[in-house]
Amino acid sequence: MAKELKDLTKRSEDYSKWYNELVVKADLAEQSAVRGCMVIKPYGYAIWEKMQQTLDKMFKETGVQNAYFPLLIPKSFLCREAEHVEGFAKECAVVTHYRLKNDPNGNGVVVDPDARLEEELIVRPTSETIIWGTYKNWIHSYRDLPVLCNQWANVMRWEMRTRMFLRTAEFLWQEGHCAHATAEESEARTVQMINIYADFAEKYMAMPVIKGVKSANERFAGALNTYTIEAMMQDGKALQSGTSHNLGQNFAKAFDVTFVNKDNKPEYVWANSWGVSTRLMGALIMTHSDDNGLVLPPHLAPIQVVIVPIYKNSEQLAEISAKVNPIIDQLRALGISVKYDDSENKRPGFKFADYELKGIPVRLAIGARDIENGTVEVMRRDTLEKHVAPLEGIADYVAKLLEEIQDNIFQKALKHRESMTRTVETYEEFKEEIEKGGFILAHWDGTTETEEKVKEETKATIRCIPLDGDDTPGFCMVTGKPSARRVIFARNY
RNA sequence: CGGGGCGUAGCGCAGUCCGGUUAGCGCACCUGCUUUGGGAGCAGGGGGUCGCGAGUUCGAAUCUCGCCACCCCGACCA
Repeated sequence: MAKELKDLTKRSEDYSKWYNELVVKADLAEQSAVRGCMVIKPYGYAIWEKMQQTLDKMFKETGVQNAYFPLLIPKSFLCREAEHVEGFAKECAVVTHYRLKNDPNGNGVVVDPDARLEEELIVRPTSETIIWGTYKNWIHSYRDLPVLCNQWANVMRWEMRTRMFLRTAEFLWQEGHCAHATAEESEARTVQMINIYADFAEKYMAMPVIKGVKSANERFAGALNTYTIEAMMQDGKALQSGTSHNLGQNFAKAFDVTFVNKDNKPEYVWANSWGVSTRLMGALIMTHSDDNGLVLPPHLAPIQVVIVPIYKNSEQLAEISAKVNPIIDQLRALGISVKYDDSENKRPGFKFADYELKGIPVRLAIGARDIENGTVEVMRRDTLEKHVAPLEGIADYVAKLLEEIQDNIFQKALKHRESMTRTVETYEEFKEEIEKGGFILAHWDGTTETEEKVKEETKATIRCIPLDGDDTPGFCMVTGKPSARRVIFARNY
């Protein structure tokens, strides 16, 4: 394949174009013929599966179980919780008919006007309503609590403008929905889940995140409180990467979900919900990738090591393969996923470039020269550094190198975030700094009006009120009123 | 829904202003030979209702009208 076709737009030139090209060229996904929807290709899906498996295990360790609820939600369900409708009812796909018929004019099929549904069904934008409608039947006594369910599903939000992985009309996610007997227990669960998301982001995705609370303005529709993890992309924009909502008793009241406590008194249950989506794929891509393509953290790479033989004829290939096969076994014994690419229809140079584009963390190249010297060429994707290592003990060496890469890309992303995070005192200073991108730490008086004003004038929003870090009080940069602590402002995806 | 673009081979484009042989280029694809330690070279080959519909004309990718689609910038959002 010609170089110019594979070459990506430089990140610094047009970040948006670079991102789109990367998603397509790294074989992760492509635009579908269906408006606003995306086809996730096998390689992209393999990464998503790794994420799923890891998260699923983390959830189950806390007692959560998987379940599945319907795709279609009766319209009346969505209206039960007032704020929830306000937040979600607008951009939904609606099922109005249940039958097609042959077009009398011979133009294929048309919707049968006689098959109109009495009550329209909504393609779920999120499942709180259908789930709480169901939980009503599951919960009667304090002995039935807690209910800890998660579902892996697709949801649909009819977004005006879409971007692959970051905002698509249909997306894949997990949504956990828990019911508890007390406010304290529910709050603890809400916090526990945001901590799991933060751990996952940092330890597996190698993506540093800031844990915090959303302002009233940015809060989930129908929640008392929303916890979030916020990451910074390479262009300095923020990406909300996971949320956990304390729903209080709002949904229990809307769907009349009560239980009888030990004193035989009825009480509404306490709810929370939490989710992450295929948006994490976008976050992964934008956090680590470079001008040569994707950079995958070893902990999530479907293929961690690729081995490329360099040979002139089949005898040489046989000789190389004989050396390589035991190494593959050793690597697999260490739990490392390996691909040996001895395909003959592509040349080594092509393979090198292609696996770099796909973000494979480590590449081993082995040719006649190495066979003679008992060596192998090792290339690490994060730094693109190449060096020659002895074949002896290569499996342990690679295992160590993978951990080093995992750590290195995390540190690199952390340094980037820190270098793009500034503290400002005045609104004038803020307006100037926000133009340069990144996170701005500033004092805020806690009112929606101030937040709206800042958003309108600068396009920046409060990403979160951080849980950790500097919590010294001060005075709002806009109004001068007292501020409990600095919050993070940024422009976001 | 507002503002701006674009539609010609699988992908990226030229040609359109100023109508005129058989619609062209790069990449990809197919065949053959030589290559193979960083995206191979040469030779040959296949592939098109020029977004759709109507009109003007001897003649339309090109001009006119209508429709459709997609992209970018806003509003909406994970």
